[in-house]
Amino acid sequence: MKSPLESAAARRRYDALLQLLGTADAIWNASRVFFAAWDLSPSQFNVLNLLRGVPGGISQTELSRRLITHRSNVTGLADRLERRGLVSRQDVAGDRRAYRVVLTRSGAELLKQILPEYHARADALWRGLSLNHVSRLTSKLQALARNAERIAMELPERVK
Amino acid sequence: MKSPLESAAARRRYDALLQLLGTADAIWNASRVFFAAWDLSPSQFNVLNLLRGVPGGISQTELSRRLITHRSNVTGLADRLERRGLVSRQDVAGDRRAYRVVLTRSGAELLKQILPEYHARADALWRGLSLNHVSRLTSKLQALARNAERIAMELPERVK
DNA sequence: AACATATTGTTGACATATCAACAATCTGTA
DNA sequence: TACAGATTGTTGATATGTCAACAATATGTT
Repeated sequence: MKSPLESAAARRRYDALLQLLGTADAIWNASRVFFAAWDLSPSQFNVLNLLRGVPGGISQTELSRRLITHRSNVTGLADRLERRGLVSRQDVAGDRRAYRVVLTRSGAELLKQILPEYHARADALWRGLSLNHVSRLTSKLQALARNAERIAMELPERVK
Repeated sequence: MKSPLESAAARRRYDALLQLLGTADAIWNASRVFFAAWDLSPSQFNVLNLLRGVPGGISQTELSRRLITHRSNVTGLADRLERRGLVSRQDVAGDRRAYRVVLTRSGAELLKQILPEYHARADALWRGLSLNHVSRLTSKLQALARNAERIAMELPERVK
């Protein structure tokens, strides 16, 4: 049985966990509202933003790695962006399996409209927090992410 | 045009934003792996956990408020949990529109199996961080969530 | 060359999420 | 009572995400 003090600490940590998930959710939702002005989802914006300034484009597998999502997910994402003419798929010289997803001129222009606004909002998010605050927050978040990944890796040993 | 120093600060803040979203994602994914051992999704667990110790149950609209999701989402969530016998829907005396979603005995027993393990993992997440760290993290996250909500509220004024 | 193995992108099944629209029902007020 | 307006849960369309399985293609080894 835990001492009262220990369970109070556990409760504080649990509240912090919920706050972390809730904050990320609030930010993601705010970005969804923001990008809706251009009929984009946050994920679609992320794709366009990754392709910015990469004339040769990026393969779908590499995109899935950077977006931390499954390859199969990128298929539909690229499909919808291609249908709107914001990206195109180009064949890869030495590999007939792969495409490179490339930003079209139209996609680049859309990005150019969005980015200044986007960066202004991303900056406004930090109102009231100093750069030192930001640094300390980042390093704690890194520690948490490491812990989470370690815990996830440990799990398969006990599953069922 | 921004000074180099200002843009370096902006970059630090942007990195912190990506780290925040990435950390939340890592935690969510770890929890997905964890709950998969019981064939539950994180959202399904959240429903069960909200219902724990509430004999009268909770209406779907109230559930959607606490889960911060749309009402229509709760329909399917409750459907699937009901199909597995983990929750049941009970009529509300004075209101023929509403149900109350209630944890069944079977659902309560499942929760009882999961919770100790879950809390142990949730606690392990904070390894390396003191309680003071946790507190400071929480208050920064609260400030960020407030900013995000403010920004989201401001947006409709400029959409399109 | 031949063969095992790995990789690429796609598909299908499903869960989760959004939103708009709907019928049924409740509530407050004229 | 009657009726306007709000609320409840559901449905359908769509996007995003997971996973497993697949054909096509590369790659490395014998």
